[in-house]
Amino acid sequence: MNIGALARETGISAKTIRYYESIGLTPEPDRQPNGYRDYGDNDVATLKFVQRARGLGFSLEEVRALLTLWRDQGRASADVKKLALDHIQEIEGRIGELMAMKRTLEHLTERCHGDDRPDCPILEDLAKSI
Amino acid sequence: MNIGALARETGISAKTIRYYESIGLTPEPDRQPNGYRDYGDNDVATLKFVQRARGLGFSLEEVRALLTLWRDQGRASADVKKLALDHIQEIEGRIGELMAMKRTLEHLTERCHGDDRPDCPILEDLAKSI
DNA sequence: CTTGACCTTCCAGGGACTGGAAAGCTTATA
DNA sequence: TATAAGCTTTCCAGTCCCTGGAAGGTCAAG
Repeated sequence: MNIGALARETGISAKTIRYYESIGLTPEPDRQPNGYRDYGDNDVATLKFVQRARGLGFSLEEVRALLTLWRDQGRASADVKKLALDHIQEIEGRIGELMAMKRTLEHLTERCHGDDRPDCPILEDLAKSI
Repeated sequence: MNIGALARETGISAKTIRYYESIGLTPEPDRQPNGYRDYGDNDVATLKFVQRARGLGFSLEEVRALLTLWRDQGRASADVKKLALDHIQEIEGRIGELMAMKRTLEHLTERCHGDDRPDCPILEDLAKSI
């Protein structure tokens, strides 16, 4: 399987696949006699695993840790759970920040006429020296 | 006012202040005879404006646009409001993504024992080939 | 034999900083 | 007066996660 076929199979670009290999996230594949990378079903599975973990917002370093746990038959599920719970915490933090931003912006936009006059509570608020 | 004093005054690091100048976000300040940057109250106000806009999640390019509108006495408040409303939309989108991740992770972690046994629905889900 | 679609490597950029090196300036202290 | 501490200057590199592009090698079809 060439890298293009793997890319089509997984929906991850060939560029990204090579990038993951370059940082040691995914193993170096075999090479065909012409030097082309040669992938198999294992590689499809690994890449899809990475893709799903990324989709849940894990960083590449966290994905690396998850991959290691996945491959370790003797892992403790507690280790996986800890990673996931920590990640949930982080996500909650980010949601909280975004909600606060949203609330402030909503208050400001409600008070802004939004016409062709220059006075604008949004700019005033950004400029105010509290 | 040296850059260090400005940094203390605004809570923005000297590094970041120089960076903002380097990308043309903030104007080049005067220089003292010894070559040190020389800032005044205007610069404090501009930097605090930038800081607040960043705190609301605006990108540096959006901050640049907001600064331009702020300085333009003949601006239309509609232009500011549009920027803010677009930004709210973006924030809502990001919140939605994060909530979806969080929900999935919560379902998975609930089903994971989190002990020293290896079986783990989190890894199983990441690995499943759906 | 050429065309087009692959593949290879390497280098660079983006967004928003942050760290560090090497050098110059200023102020306080020994 | 020497020196050390604490500023400042510039520039280069790294972070994170790719993505784009250049320059070249390979392969199948027409």
